[in-house]
Amino acid sequence: MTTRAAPIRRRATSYDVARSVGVAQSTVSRCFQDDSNISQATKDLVRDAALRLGYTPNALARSLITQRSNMIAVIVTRYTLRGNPDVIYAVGEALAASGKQLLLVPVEHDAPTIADLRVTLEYPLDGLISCVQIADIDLADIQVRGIPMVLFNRRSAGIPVDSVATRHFDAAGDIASRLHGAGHRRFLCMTGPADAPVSAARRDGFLGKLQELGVHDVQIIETDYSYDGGKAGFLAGLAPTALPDAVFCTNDQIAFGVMDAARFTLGLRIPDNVSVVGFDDVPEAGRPGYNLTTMQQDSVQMARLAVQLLLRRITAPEIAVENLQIAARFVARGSAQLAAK
Amino acid sequence: MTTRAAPIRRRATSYDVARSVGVAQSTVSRCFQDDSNISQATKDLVRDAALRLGYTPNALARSLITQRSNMIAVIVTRYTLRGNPDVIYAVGEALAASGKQLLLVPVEHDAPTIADLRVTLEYPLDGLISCVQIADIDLADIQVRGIPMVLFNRRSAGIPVDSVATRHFDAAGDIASRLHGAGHRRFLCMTGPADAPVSAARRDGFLGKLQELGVHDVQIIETDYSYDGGKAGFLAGLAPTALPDAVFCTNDQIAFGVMDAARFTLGLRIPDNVSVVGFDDVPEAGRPGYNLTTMQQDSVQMARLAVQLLLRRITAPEIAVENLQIAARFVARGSAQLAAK
DNA sequence: TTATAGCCCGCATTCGAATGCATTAAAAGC
DNA sequence: GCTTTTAATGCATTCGAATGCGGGCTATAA
Repeated sequence: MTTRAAPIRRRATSYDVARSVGVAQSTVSRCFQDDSNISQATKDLVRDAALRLGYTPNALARSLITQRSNMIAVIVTRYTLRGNPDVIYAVGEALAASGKQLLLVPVEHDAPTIADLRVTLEYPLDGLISCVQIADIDLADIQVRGIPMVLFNRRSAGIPVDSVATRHFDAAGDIASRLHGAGHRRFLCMTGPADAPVSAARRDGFLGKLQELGVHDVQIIETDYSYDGGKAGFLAGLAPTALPDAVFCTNDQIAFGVMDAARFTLGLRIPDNVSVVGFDDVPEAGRPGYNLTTMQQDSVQMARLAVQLLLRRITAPEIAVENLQIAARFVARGSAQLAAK
Repeated sequence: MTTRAAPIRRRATSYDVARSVGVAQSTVSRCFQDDSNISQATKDLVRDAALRLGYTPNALARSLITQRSNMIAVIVTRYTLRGNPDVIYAVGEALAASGKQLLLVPVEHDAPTIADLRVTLEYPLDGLISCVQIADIDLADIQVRGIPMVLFNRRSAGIPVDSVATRHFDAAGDIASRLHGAGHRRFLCMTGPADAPVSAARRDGFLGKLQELGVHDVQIIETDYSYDGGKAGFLAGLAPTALPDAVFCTNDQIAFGVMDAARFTLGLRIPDNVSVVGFDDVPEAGRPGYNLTTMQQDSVQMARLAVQLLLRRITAPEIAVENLQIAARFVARGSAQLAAK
């Protein structure tokens, strides 16, 4: 006896089901809704037939009439996925719990134009979460379309949009204070691309606090926010005359690159010869190989909050805009000298 | 002068545009298709009006009539995202290049039931890529619905489905040969969960080859496919009497955990006291902190192939099923003694 | 001038499900 | 037993765009 693949059948519609049990299409429709007036008897009958015919309501047709697609677009870059894979998972989980689908929109750079999103915006989205920077003019465009939106880890100065973000500026300032307090005076700041707002906020917070403390000449090296970038940038850009006391990296990946360059290429010891501090507290940071002193941002929690904000705005479009600011937590490990010298 | 938010307007439809220029709705529709017979004059007129009214074709309505949603579901677990974030990005990129949207479906375990996918399957998907295991009966169900499908890094024994997968079995056997050839005799195999088919294939390939070579008693420790799992599993499960010569881990994350446990907790030296080999060649493997000897699977390339297979099947449903087997490449680094003793 | 072809465009229908309103049947009230 | 209320179902329309077919208009040929 050979098993033969079942033939592909045309997808059954509510009409097919209706015909097969001798009721109206509207009756079938009502059997798949929770609150409708349907006798248990016909409900059983219809659902039974539906099962037999392999009928499933067509989400697209439903969306068309209900004006609700149940789709949430999430805009990310390659680095969002690499740096915070758990964020995407957490967002997906939270959305699924509310019956929403996650439309993942990968964009090349952390500042897409509206053209990059054109195809996606042709769908009547229920909402949108952006993990990348969007220009104010495009934010306005999206808002005019009536699409509820939440910004993740960034906010807009000009346009009122809900957002959830770490207190990058304050947290980076805190790092500056601690390093300065420990006696460090020659600083190096390793940043991501200048147009990446998260990195920029962290850099500005760090430099701002140092200014306050009277330190004005801080070397800055711009990288691409990656391990390789951090490593190469550190080796190439390092002023050969004077090694810095302390290096602040705007994310952990850069810090790992710097640490490996310092230890394995230059033969330095950390934190004896140089202190390194990162930002994010990704899992690797806590492992013995790096043992990185860093700032912890609870991105999974932030992801849940973002979804929560979005769902709230979908159901209540008129409520006041909220810009949640999440404090980061300093995690002292072994990569930086922090006791006063 | 205060800037005031533009009011939310109802989304313009093709009828709105038609009315505003005095043509029929069908004409508007044709102006947004490539091959239709429309004079350049009216096309310009209509597109101009569309721009003015903020009209965009409604992808949902279009899908309903064209029977093509342009949506591809990609099913992943938390570990897919963590271990291969670039895969998802590459898939998204390849799909976007073909005008498809990526519907990300996160599932809890690497063996979801059809019920976990119910909501997603209500959409008339153009196709589906599964990075998780799906039971044959459910695969059949999906095929009956006529949804083109590709399995990523796994295949089905019973159901003919396109797939792209690493030659896990052969590659793991290769590792076994090399370790055995170098004189190792006491082996430990650290695996992921038993129901994760990728891990199982790698384990079986490893054990199978050792059997051939006359090694029958290989210790096996099952973990959850993570760094922490590898570390804890190694420390807890290790036979206290005899340290293994060589440890094969079914992925790099486990290997990192094992290495850190061995070096930092047990004070062992790698590869002098014990050899460790991983699988995947994630970026961290090549960094000096681990310098892990491993098997490289080019998952980005595989992702592109998966999309290619899927698109091909969408346009030509009748062609023969293809099970692409991608050879892995052995990457000798410093975590394993490989010269014959 | 008339026949003929070709190009544009409009009309009407279609995709599949949801829903207001009308209708029928059953239950309750007197 | 007849009216009134209530519950269950059907009818018809709607969401927004795509498309086959037919008609009108222009251009070319006879």
